Amino acid sequence: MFALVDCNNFYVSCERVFRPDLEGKPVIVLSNNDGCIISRSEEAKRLGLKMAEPAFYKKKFLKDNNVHSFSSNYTLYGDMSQRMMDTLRLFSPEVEVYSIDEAFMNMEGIANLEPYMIEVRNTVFKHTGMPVSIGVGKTKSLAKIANKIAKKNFNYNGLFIIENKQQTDCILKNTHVEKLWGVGRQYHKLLRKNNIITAYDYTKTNNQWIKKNMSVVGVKIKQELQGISCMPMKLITPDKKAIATTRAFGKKLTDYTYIREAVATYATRCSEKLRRQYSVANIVTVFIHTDPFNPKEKQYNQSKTLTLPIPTNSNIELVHYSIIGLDRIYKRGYRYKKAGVIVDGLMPEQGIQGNLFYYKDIMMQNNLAKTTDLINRKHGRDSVKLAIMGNGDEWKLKQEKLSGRYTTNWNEIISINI
DNA sequence: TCTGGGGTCCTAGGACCC
DNA sequence: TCTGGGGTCCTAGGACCC
Repeated sequence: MFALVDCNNFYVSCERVFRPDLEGKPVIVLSNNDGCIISRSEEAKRLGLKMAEPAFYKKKFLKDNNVHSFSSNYTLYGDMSQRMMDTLRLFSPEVEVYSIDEAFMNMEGIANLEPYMIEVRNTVFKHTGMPVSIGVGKTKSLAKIANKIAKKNFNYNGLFIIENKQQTDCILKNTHVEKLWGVGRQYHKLLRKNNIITAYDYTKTNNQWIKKNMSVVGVKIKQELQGISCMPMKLITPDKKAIATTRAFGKKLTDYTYIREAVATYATRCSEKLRRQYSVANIVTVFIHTDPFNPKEKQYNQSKTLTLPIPTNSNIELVHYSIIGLDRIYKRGYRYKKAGVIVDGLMPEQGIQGNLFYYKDIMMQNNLAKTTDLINRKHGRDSVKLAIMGNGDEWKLKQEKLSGRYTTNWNEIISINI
């Protein structure tokens, strides 16, 4: 049996741990730049606030209904996530961290699942203050469905176990295909057109048809729904194959200098992420674009991909080539809204193939980057950085409602007045 | 004024090999 | 009149996930 443990309204729940006064009140968390609503408390959902809705559409509504909003605080959420996952590992030797707020657990060998899972739920709450829902089933896909049932029906107390075949069929008949894990908008459209409405209908659909229209992924989904497990636990997190740092600016930019600052900063972040997993990149892509939501404005959207002479994770190299890319695509006269740097062709840093005609001293650059990493870890991000990154005053994210990094920064640790 | 960010997997088709 | 067979590797694009 597989269990899927999923934190309810994860970002909002993280914020509430440190703001217990907000319990029972409508709370939302906003995307970067305080743009869209990306997490909602139950109370906020009941008010009719939608996922991914732009917050500025609802400014007055939020105020009138006393909705408390936060900027997203990924430092806090990442740390809370880790605490949750550490707790889950006390209950099963096989835990797969599926996303920041979700994990699969292999429950093989547990005789009495119900009391055991209740204990999991209670312990996570005791250790972290986070409420979770748990779904259990014979396969990951069934555990996913069970989890949704647990979450939707409050009288189940956050736990639902799909026990047998008969119960499975009944649930599949009451589950619409678009709710299935692996069925998105396009597949939903296709299935509806072919009169496949419920998950049960889907399990009765011909394998050849599924394979032809939805690839082997679709066939696997069908088998999983029938209780045949074909998505094994992924116990080690594989190295990333691509890494991106892309952001909308706090305000629109026209000036090349500021865009260059942002691109240099994003390239630096990519190099930091590369070094964290001991990888080097072979290819770097830079893109910039104007505001696609404003049709009245002149639009421009361009990217440039460069192959590096030698795979690297040096900030100096990546910034250098990112800016070469930027220079090829930047055009004056547009109001830019967003830029990004993507590194690709990743490989382990031990395995770099040298280049006879490339003269720069790679070792020296690597040592330099590792040293600045140490300094920055100790004294804070960007204590030592390249001057070309600027200070970000013109383009930094809008984060007007940012909470503290309560669990990762001594200066922001919570204080209690008695 | 204001609309997120970061990934994975699969397939078809082209280029190439012997 | 007639022109093989069997592969691999890479990439772009489309689907999906949170």
